[in-house]
Amino acid sequence: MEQVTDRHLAAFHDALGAWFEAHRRPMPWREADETGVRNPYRVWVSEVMLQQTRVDTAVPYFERFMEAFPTPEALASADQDAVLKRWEGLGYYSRARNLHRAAQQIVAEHGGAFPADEDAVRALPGVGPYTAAAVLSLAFGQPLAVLDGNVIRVLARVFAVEQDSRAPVTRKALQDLATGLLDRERPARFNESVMELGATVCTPRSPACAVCPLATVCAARAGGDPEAFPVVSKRKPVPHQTVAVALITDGDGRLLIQRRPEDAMLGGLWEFPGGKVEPSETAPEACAREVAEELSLSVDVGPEVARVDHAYSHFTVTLHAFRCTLSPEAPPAGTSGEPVSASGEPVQWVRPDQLDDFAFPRANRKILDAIQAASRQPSLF
DNA sequence: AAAACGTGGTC
DNA sequence: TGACCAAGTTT
Repeated sequence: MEQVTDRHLAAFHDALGAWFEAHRRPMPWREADETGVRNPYRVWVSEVMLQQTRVDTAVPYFERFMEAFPTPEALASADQDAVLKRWEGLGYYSRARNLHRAAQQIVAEHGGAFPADEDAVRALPGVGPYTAAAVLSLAFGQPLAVLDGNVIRVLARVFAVEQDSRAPVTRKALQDLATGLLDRERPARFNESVMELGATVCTPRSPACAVCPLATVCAARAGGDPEAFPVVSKRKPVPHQTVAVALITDGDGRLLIQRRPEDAMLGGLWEFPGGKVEPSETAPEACAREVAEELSLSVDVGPEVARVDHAYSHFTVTLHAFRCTLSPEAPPAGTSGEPVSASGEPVQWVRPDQLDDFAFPRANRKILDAIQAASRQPSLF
């Protein structure tokens, strides 16, 4: 790895800074007030949304979120269901749950004002080293260098970092590099300019080196193969799972949904009952078994009305969705015939027109879309 | 340290 | 199309 030189400092502060001022993309959270100050709450919400998420994806979510929860107080006093509904489709839902809890912490411990102290910011749930540095530099002008995927890529290329960029020891070296390069007079411009360069010029594939303000100091470009950096270790192959889903209707055409535990994947979202198909059973068998185990409910499993493939971050699934009706026979011994969640989570019968009021995982939305597309009858149930 | 944690865009 | 990856954090 090369060392930081005055040429590097000049390139990152002057050439890159000038480039950024000419190419800075407007974003809603970048707007400042009359005194040129950004709202820390808005910056914070945007940074959490931007974790592992592209700007274009985050923008509409940000607008809708700020409309519903314009202040920490508004977010703190909202129901978690309302917060998750605004987050529906954005993924990594612990971000929304943590944001909600953090807002309550800001109200309880900081009088509703986003703290400007690094330790206090880091104490907020869902705020790690990146987000703390981002909010404190962008909204408060504090001299902290951010290290995100963009910065890693830019620095790994400029300094030809051969080590695995995902290894903690490499991350620390890159963080030190970023801190050493930081323009302490203009930390906000520095951080945003490196990230903006990484997002629009120094891209993972086909970087636009011809227009890059750092090209003159870039070791990877000098080496002829900038795409060789950053060096990343291979990830594990993802397993596949088969899941049976029960679309249970009652006599009034309502559907049964249940809320997922907060500490689980997709925690706090609503879904149709179901579960994993074991190797020893068929999908319809698994459907009936899961409903009996989870809800103490006896159902007749009807036709498969949708089949959905979905990719999560660490596994893939095929969902088999079956139309189910309550069994006319007597309910299982010791049960009332009303659904009761074995895990203690809320369960609810809902009319089809009420489904949009609940936050569902994408895979469950795909099931609904498949049914409606196939039947052309939204009132199928 | 390594795995868990969503979704959509891209080639 | 499957694999990679995106303004990361938590356990």
